[in-house]
Amino acid sequence: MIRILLVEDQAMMRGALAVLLGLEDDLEVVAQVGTGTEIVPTALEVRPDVALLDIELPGISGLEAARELAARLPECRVMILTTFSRPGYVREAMAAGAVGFLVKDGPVEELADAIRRVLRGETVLDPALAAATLRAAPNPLTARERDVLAASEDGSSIADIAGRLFLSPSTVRNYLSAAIGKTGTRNKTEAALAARRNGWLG
Amino acid sequence: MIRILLVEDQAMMRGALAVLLGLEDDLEVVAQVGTGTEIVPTALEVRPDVALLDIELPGISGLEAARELAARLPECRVMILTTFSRPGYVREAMAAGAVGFLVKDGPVEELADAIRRVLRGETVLDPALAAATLRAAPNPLTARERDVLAASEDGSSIADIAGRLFLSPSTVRNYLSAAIGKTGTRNKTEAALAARRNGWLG
DNA sequence: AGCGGCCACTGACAATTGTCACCGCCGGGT
DNA sequence: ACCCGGCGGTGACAATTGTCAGTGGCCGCT
Repeated sequence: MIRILLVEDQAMMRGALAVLLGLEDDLEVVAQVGTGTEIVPTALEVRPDVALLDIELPGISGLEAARELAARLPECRVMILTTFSRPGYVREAMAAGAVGFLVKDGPVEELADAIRRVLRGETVLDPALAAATLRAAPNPLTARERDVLAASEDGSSIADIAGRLFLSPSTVRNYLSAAIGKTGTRNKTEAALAARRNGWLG
Repeated sequence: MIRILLVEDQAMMRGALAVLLGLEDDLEVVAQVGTGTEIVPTALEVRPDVALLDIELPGISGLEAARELAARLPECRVMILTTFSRPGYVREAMAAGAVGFLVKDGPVEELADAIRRVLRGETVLDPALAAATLRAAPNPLTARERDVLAASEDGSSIADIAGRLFLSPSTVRNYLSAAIGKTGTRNKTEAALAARRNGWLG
């Protein structure tokens, strides 16, 4: 019996997947949670064979949780199940020690089988996705540039961002200018969107 | 046997829901599609009792499809199943003649039951959501203001937007200024985000 | 010890954006 | 016939944003 921890923030998706996986007679969903913060505590308690993690979650992200699980519960395989096949996500997932990366617009039928393959020691990663990730440029942004872009995602003015990050407005403008250059965009809004699309903002 | 047309763009979600609904012995998913454009043709062909529609879809939106279904296949009940409980969405769904509005972060268990209730002639709509929708201001934006905001969502400059909509840049700035005023925001990025959040951009 | 990269900041400048007042045109009510 | 509201536009102005050049401090590498 393969013991699964299911992590997904959308309750209906989570419930549907749990029912679905429960129908397989070698699989068992031993816990399901909807936030990032619950992942590690729950995993330490129920000691699942596999953790199936969404990335974009309330609390900490699935990628951070994956890193922590690798350190604190190394016998638990980590698989990522996400809406977005952003190059940065794939890269980070692999770096965090995940052994599977599935995209939610693939067929459901693949899911149970992917879990079994991971338990047999295989790594599950769509070859086309792997190739696209390798082809894409790795994250060229510095930590500060990421901070500033993330803070500008809600349309804040430079003055707001500076206030929130305790930086001078001029400094913020310089980071934004650098980010605009690196992303090949024309203003901070486009830069933030591009960085988000590439999975460069965590 | 209740015959269901299932519309949802995320394949894994669609597949999982189909399996789940198929487990109920009075429900039958007679067709499933993943784009807005397929909805009406498929419905006319399979003549379902209920169409369960996502809103944000490739092609036309679920709300547009709902309007068309009401006109061309009035015996088919329309239910909306969406991620976002945006006031504008609820309003438009009801105006389009939908008899159910479900949010994807509710429990799966409710889904099958909601379908049965709709078939018995009930309207399914969370009272708290209904209240919140009535409390929220109705869409104050004119058609042009919506166009301009939608065109600015990708961070385009005013000149770009003007080119795309065949308007003078000054006109675009005037519409944006009006939209910024009506949304109570400080610049076009915030205005576009606010309008999107309220479900004012379709 | 010297070099390069990132961080934090300043000041100057140009370009873009946001506001306002004002123009005419049209279509719907009353 | 009149008014109102939406549409499309102009020009002027202020504020914000983006670019560039330059200052230092700090850290890691060779």
